[in-house]
Amino acid sequence: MSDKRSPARRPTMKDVARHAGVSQSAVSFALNGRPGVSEETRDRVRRAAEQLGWRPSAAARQLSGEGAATVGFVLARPADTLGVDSFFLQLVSGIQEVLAERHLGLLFQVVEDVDDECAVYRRWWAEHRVDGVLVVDPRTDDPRPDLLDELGLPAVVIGGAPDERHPGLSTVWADDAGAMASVVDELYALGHRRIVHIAGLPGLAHTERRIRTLRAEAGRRGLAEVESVTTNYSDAESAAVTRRVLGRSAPPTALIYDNDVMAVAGVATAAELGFSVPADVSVLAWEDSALCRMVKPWLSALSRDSVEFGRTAARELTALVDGGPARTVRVPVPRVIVRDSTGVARRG
Amino acid sequence: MSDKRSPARRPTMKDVARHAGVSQSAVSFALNGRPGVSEETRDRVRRAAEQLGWRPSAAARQLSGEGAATVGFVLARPADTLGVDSFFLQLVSGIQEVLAERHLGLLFQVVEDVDDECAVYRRWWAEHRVDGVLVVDPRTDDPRPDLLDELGLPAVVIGGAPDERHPGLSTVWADDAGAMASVVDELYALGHRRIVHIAGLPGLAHTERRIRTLRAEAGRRGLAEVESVTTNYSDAESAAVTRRVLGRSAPPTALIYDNDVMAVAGVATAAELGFSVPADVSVLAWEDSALCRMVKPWLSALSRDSVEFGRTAARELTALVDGGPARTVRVPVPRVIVRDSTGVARRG
DNA sequence: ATTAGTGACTAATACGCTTTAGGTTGGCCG
DNA sequence: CGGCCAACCTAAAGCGTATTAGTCACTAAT
Repeated sequence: MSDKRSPARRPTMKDVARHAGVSQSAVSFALNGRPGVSEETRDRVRRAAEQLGWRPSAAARQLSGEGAATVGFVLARPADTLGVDSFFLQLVSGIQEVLAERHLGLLFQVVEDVDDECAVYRRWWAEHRVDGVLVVDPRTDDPRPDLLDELGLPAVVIGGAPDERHPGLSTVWADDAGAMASVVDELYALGHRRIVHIAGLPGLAHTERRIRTLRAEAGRRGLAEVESVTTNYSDAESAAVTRRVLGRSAPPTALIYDNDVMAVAGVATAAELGFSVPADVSVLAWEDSALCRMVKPWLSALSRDSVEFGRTAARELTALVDGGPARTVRVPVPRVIVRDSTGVARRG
Repeated sequence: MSDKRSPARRPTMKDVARHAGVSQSAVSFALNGRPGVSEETRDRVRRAAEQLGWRPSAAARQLSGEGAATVGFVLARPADTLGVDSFFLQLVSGIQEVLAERHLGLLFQVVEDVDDECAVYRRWWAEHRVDGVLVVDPRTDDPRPDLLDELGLPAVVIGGAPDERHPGLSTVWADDAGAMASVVDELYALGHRRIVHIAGLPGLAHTERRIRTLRAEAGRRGLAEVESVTTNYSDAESAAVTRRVLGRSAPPTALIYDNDVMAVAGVATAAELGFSVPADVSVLAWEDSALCRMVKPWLSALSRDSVEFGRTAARELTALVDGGPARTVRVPVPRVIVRDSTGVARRG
């Protein structure tokens, strides 16, 4: 029934074989670089395949044990949370770059929560759909590493901490703790003593890591008025929290936002409340993007190369799929790009 | 070699058959709702499958003629262009919603240009990897519809104009022309006579459609100082163009930006140049998102439901894949959301 | 009472590929 | 000159599913 819109028939190996005047197995040997055919024949087969525009059927190939030539990527965020987030598109773009070289497909899925995500992994595994997966947003007390271990599905955790309990998983991580330490250094040097960290989703490993580090750094310097508040990464919650903390009798002099969107919303809110940035309050965005240069004042930001992050993760996954060992690699520490939204703390 | 990390073996149909004490074909019949097995056996088989956690191998299924249970989505934008764009993530999110119901996978790829995109379609087709594709960013003089026709690959063009030259393709489109007409109406009524449209990529069908309509509407009203300027959708080009046109001796009193990112960058640039929005110049964003409420003044915007757009497209594609007829469906005309960035034109 | 027909199931085949096990040459050694 | 090995190639099996063609027992119809 769908034949009527299938004018072109896909050539099969048999066609190539007939065309080159050899057996089907010879074609397989020739094109996969196996021994067993003369160079001359190999060439002839290659030309025949080329001419017919033949490409191996992914399904057939997989069925005879070659793997799915596909990796999976699940994004577990409620639909309304993934609005203006530059990070993921950039990450995916980097991932693609590496996968494309190897002609690996990327199976992509957006789900509501981690449970759904686990269900997707199970299904993909059972249906042989992917050779491995990329896991983002690792959490404290995350069910996914155990599951992936159990399934024996090669996986790279992006943004997690090194995890020796799951030796089968590779990890690609950024040193959030180090970055947070340097941020506190910087703000402290500028005289800031009351700092609020508008964090991302509670339960995410890097959120917790940043919060812990901030607390530790504050403790080390004897700062009592330093705190973290978790949000859902949205501009709305950012605005709400900003309004709340700036409304205090002794408002913070510095705000650290866990992404660029929240930082922009925060600056707008501060302006509404009559706070001038950076004169009254300094703002730092934990994620750099074009957004940070689209508002006045330009936002100081922690910059990391998300595209390269993606590339690294994809490279680790392909290595893993090829049977290589699991590894833990650290990408460069995000650097603080000082622009116009941070300055010396106001006295008082 | 990869066996050592494959502790769990995936159950096959044969396992289910053995477990239920029937033949393999009986299992197939039972689970696919075919006649040929008693209700009692069907139940027994179903339970066995359930218990073993069996799921059909996607590859095997496809090899026996069932299609790939996957649709493709290619995004042809240079990596640096897909920074802060809320549209695509929302679109994809809507697409996923519909595909997930049907247990269809989404194979996603980012490429540099349309030629690469065509190559991807050819490869997917030849490798039997997808049952259909979603095409975005249709162009004037687009090679893709012809190619997809030739390959007989079911496809839905998102955002194109109805196209009777390719009866095999479905089209889901928004009425850009109508929207532009209403925008001009609105601005004209506010007294604007000099209008600049900072458009998106030249060559994109909807860009050209908007430009043509703007020109026609201007002509109809005898407005000579109305023009469109194409860009690459980036904040940088938007800023450059904004600076240029506002620097004229008789600057425009209204600016229409083809996306939210450019509009935000435009407002920032206008502010830098000492133009107050909307007192000196009105700004309208052709795309609504959280961004529009993150800058001061809040941006008036053309709003459409991108998630629903994605859902509609995905529904059309599944229908097409199921052998249904190609259709052309129009989503609701984007509505103008008036916020604070548009106002009465300044006299002079 | 024989036959046709039906319901419930099994055996066998196809899908397109990889891989293993043969098979046929020709050259070289003993 | 028989035997053996390497080089080249073909036949056949297997991957997991859907499907087509039986098989068998039993009932309904002639």
